[in-house]
Amino acid sequence: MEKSSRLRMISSILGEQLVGDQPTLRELLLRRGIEVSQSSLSRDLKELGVSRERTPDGLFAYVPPQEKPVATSEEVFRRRFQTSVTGVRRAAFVLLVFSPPGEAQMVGRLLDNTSLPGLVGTVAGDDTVICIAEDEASAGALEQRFQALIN
Amino acid sequence: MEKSSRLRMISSILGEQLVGDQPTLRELLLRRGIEVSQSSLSRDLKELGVSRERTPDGLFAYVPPQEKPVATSEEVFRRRFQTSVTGVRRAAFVLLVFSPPGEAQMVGRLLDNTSLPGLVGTVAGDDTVICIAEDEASAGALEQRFQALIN
DNA sequence: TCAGTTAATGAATTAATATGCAGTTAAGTT
DNA sequence: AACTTAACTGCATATTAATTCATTAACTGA
Repeated sequence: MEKSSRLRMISSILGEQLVGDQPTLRELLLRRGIEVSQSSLSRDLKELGVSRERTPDGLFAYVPPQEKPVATSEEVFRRRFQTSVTGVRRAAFVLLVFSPPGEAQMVGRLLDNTSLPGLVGTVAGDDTVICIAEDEASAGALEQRFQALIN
Repeated sequence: MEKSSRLRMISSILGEQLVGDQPTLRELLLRRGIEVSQSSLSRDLKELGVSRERTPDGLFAYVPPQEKPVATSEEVFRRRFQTSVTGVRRAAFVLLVFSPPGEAQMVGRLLDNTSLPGLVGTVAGDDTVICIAEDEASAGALEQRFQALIN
């Protein structure tokens, strides 16, 4: 059993129903044919960045990181990014970041001001920002990060 | 020591710094002259509806409950507005809406697309949007509404 | 006054979660 | 092959959190 598919399944389950503890989650995975120890579950949830939030009745529910406010500047970046970036494409060490018309300038400024590892500089038009990365690896990492933010 | 003031203090502490477990929180309360057992802390956190969220590095942080994003179009408007508008001023039936450099075009589009009562049209520069209202009363109402969103 | 009620609490216990560590596997290297 | 290296895992255990239980104090109505 692949770890990656287990992680996907965990995300899927948590998206469907409220799960409040790891033994329960373990049981749900078992029913889907995935056997895993509690220790691995703990590590999986950490890797997925899953939080344990309160339901209105005081119970817990594991929640994948999507609408999870932690009030850091990282959070501000994420919100702005998700508000104004509609897509990303890459060609070698160059990224194209797309936004609604008129917002690219703001996105460019956002990317410039957030010190992103491997990002050399940007040029923004009306609805597209061209990002130059240090090398193809950096560009790939940035692309992945952006893509994750968009989804 | 009143329970209510302890709850207030807990909220206050969690709003100021990242706290990841109850023993730590207990210590922080002690430094402020509040002595309480772990069992009471557990109950307090439940009563406050506090969640245990992941920080970007995988650690935990207790987070008091707050407004959830409900993703209505009104909500999107408000978020964008609050993200990109820094101030408003009025001269008769004309409003000046200020934003960080480069974002005014987006703000103008935002104001145009949201059907705002009494708003006739806008012209956007780099960091300022000029809004023409139907009359002085409409302008006043819009100004008030914008001001409320900013604060 | 006094039995009954409620809320609040901490010690002890139980439950849940995280982690040190050793074993396994897979992929690459010499 | 023999050796590294890194990722992944479960077991055992440590750490952290929730709950049970007994106690206390403050109130209530008979």
